[in-house]
Amino acid sequence: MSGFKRVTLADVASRVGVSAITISRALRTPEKVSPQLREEIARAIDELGYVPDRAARALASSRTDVIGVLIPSVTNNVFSEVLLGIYTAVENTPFDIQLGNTRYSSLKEEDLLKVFLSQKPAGLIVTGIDQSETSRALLKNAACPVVQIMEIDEDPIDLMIGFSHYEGARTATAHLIEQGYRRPGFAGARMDPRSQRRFRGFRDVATEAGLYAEERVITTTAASSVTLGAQLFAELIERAPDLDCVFCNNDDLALGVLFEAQRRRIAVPGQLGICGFNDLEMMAAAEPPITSIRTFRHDMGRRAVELLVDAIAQGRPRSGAVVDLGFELRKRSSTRSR
Amino acid sequence: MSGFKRVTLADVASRVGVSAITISRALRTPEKVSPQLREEIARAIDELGYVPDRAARALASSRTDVIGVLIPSVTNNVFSEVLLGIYTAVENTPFDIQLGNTRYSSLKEEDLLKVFLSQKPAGLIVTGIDQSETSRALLKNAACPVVQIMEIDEDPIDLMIGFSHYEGARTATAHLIEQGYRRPGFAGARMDPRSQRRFRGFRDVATEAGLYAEERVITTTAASSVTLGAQLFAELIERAPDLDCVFCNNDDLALGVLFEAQRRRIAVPGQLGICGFNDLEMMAAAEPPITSIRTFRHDMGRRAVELLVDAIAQGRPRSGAVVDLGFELRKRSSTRSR
DNA sequence: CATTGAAATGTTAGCGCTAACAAATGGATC
DNA sequence: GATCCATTTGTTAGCGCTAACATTTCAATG
Repeated sequence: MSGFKRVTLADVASRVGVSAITISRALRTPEKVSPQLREEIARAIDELGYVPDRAARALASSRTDVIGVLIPSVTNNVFSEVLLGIYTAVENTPFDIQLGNTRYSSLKEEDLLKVFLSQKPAGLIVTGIDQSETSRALLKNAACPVVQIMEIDEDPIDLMIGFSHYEGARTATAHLIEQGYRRPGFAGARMDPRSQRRFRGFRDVATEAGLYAEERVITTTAASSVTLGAQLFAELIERAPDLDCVFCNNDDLALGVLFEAQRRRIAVPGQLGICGFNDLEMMAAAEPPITSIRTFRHDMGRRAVELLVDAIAQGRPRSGAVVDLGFELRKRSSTRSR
Repeated sequence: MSGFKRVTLADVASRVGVSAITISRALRTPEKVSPQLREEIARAIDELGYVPDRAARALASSRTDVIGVLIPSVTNNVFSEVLLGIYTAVENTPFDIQLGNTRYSSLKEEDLLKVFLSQKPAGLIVTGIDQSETSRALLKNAACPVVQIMEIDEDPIDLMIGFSHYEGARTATAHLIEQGYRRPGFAGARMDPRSQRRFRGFRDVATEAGLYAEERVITTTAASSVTLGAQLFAELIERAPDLDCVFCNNDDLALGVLFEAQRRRIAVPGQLGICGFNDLEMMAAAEPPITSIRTFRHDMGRRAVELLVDAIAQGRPRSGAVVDLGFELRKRSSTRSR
């Protein structure tokens, strides 16, 4: 039952009584086909149930309608929301998404990039600004537009959309200090480059205020989780019992810190202030609700695709456009309000 | 700089001094090429940096190395963990994943299926057992193996791997009743077919124990979230103040219930027992840790791919194999232990 | 009414690979 | 050493589409 003969362009063409290329044009550049023919072709395509063969198209035109996306993790909520934005935006375009999971490894990223590039993608979305030299060169020379997402700096490969993790962390830390906390701590997991920039934001503001202390910093390369947040806080509070607030690398950790504080009967926000990063949905629902730095992940995915689609349409590679989506401090009850 | 001439099979062939088909064979069926030649070819491929052109391969062989995956949501943790399993398993195979997001719509599923099928995938992974008649027919006639994941029943389209949501819910509800709770409630969001089967498991066990009451059931079609869990519980407890435990459709809701209970100074597990479903990582870290039904999502993704790859290798379609991964009740402090 | 040129449609070739069949090679066997 | 057969390698054609160039059509113009 599976042997339905494929309906080809030629089938549609002979049905309409024109040549195959005309059908091809009606599909790709309809303005070059007369309106009445266009309509007739549309009808024939419908009746025959013709679906273009992407492989043949790709081979003939040496282009594809694939947008390659490289993200470090599929399970991290942050990236899955970006991904949702990407899928949403792609929905009404002819493009398809090809996802690659780099697992936070720039070697794996390089490999995936080579595979992706060999498929001649229409565009590429890559995460962050810390590509290896090789990857960067590959991307610079890519025959398609490239968007870097999640971060911004002054040296985009091509397009860029994101926000400053450093400034986000500065804002969070400044908030803690403004609220009267004087012995700020930092908890960080999966210290990838973005996390490290957040740490630097924390460190710089704390240092400027004369409140930085290394014993109040705990980090690990392990993957972030709520459980890990609880563990890190347990270690941190043993080591630095005078700690009066924690800025967490991300919301999972922050939630873990909250739970561990509750277990230890440490009052939040009275004895301990907690601030997360990303403002996942659950932060507002927690008890107490947790202060966090909101980032615009869905928008980032959506607009990354829009940037790409525009660039592809205009055939204008290497534009250097940088979009700063910013962030927002969401003050909630896990930090004191003076 | 982007105009590197593509390295083709022919280039490798002339370098080695054989014909193109031999290189092709060395790549796809190495056992049919003599060992020394194989080695020589491998070296040449390496030196020239040859990467096969998938489009050309697909066109010539009318097959692809793409495994299509249809899931209802990319942001739901449950599916993203399945996805991770899938990506992990696919890593050391020649296959690629093409992801489709059905957004819980069987119409969208049908559309995606048609698109996927027209690309002649090597295999398909679809979520659940509630495909539309059309989709089911398409899948039955598909020229490739198909795995249904997340659920099990006696009528697989081809392969199937999952567990019984109904039985999971029964186990959870029985646990609540065993622990002495007598006025069990149910909170459910996004009442998709799987959620409905969970509800039925709850209802049946509660009814059998003579403890079912409709006013203690609250459901919504809205997407599940922690915030929603808190809201649903708030409504539920107003409506049925005598409620003494809640079985939640999933862990997001359960966490929301816990937070809302804390806000209302309702003691967990003393005054209120809470049980979730899926056992996301955070359940064990919560304060108190939340009882849940553990499901094996990563394994499910991984083994779904393995089933598929085996079926593809054996060219044996429609096997009817059903794998029950089961589930496990994780008793924690959010439910009384007698 | 011949000329022009833009718009609409067609012809030819080939993208890079593999299916299907063909041929060569090299032992084992009588 | 002729015969057979399995193993290894090659030849030819074509998958379905589009690039590049060619041709036709037809309205506008002097």
